[in-house]
Amino acid sequence: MSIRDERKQQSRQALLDAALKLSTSGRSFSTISLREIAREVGLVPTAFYRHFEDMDQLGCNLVEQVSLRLREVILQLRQGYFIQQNAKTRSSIELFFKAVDESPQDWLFFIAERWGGSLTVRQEIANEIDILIAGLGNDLTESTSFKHVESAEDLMVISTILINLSFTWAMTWRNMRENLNPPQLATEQQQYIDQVTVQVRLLFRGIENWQSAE
Amino acid sequence: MSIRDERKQQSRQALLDAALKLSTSGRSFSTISLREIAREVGLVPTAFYRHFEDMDQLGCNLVEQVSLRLREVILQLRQGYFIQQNAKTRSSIELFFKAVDESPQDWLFFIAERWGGSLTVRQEIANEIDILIAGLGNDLTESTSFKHVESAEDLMVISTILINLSFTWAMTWRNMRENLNPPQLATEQQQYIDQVTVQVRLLFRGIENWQSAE
DNA sequence: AATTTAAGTCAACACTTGTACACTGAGTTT
DNA sequence: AAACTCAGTGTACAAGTGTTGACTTAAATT
Repeated sequence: MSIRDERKQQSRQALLDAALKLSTSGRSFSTISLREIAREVGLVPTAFYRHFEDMDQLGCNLVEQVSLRLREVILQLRQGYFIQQNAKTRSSIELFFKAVDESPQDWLFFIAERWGGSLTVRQEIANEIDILIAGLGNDLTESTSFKHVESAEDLMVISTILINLSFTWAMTWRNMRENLNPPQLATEQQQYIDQVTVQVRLLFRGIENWQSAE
Repeated sequence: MSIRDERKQQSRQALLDAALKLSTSGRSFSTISLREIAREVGLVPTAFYRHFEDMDQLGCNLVEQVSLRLREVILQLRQGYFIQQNAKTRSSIELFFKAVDESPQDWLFFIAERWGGSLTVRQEIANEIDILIAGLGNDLTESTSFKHVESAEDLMVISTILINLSFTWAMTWRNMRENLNPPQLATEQQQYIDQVTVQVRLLFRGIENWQSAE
């Protein structure tokens, strides 16, 4: 890549990063302005247009990038879970929250903008969620634990539940950090992990006793 | 109530209605302006301050009002479900979506702003959701179907799952209406009702085979 | 070495925004 | 009937917004 292209790429990435940062610091993507982003990066507002047509396009590209990272993280979580023979629900959930804490902006942005202000961003996220669900659903069909479930559709249903609930978990998890002070935080977090563990166990108890097409 | 108080109340309500309308027509609450709301109502911008300190306070009052209506609707749904002896999952879900279609703005606003831009609004909604969960949880403890579940906490967990999932259902349901044209819509809706029915049945299958404190 | 390309700059525009302040006039109280 | 209240009006301002067009200047191409 030429010098010029490389620098352009850097600026572009800086804009995306700034947009992600600003739209996860208490406000939402649709409330931040083109000028704010440029300011954050140290560019003049009009330079924005050298990289994106408008904020909406920036938003879509951002979703794309964030999605890619989330997909990677979720893939690792899935593999971590299905590889170990004695799959332990609780430790997997702990890993999940650890992943959320490692790149909270990705999760916050993705989940908040799912029902957020920009239509195109919403659609982009909806597509990505379908892919996430399909991916997890595929894992489930290949897992030995669910061989008794004949219908692949029924496993997709579980996948749908898990993915959707996981978004609520992630958001609730992050909100705890915002509203509580350190001493309380740790114990509340443990309690929440317990609670989510029960949620998942209950769900799996449902599948164990499931018979398709009832 | 005096004539003046009555008129003031009308204007106030008009502002709240306008805010709800504007913040559920493709944009979010934090992107609409004080002036827009006043314009929609037919008032001069400065008249806004006769009723609310700022947009944030308007938002909180709006959450309060919307919550009250949602609570009422959900209460009816709960009663409808637990009253009939042969509780039918599918018809209850149909009733749920009917409720969503009858006052979509309430649902859209409540769910979208759950992770939306305004901190105070978010907190207000979080409180309200706790109440909704507690309410449904209470119903579950009183229902004969779940007498075998000893721990009340475990029933709260189910309630948490149901309430959280219901928000996803409502949003997905409304999005279908936005993205599909009538011929497709009806069949897709039926499919989605089927899918949600499976989700709920799976969940209940989990509770049936549940034993607390395992 | 001369020419072209294009990321970033600069100044300027037409708007919209929240809010302050003084004012009006119908409804209320005295 | 006089005095008061206060929802709604009108004007005004400083600040922020998206977008325009013409410019510089380093890198790439010829």
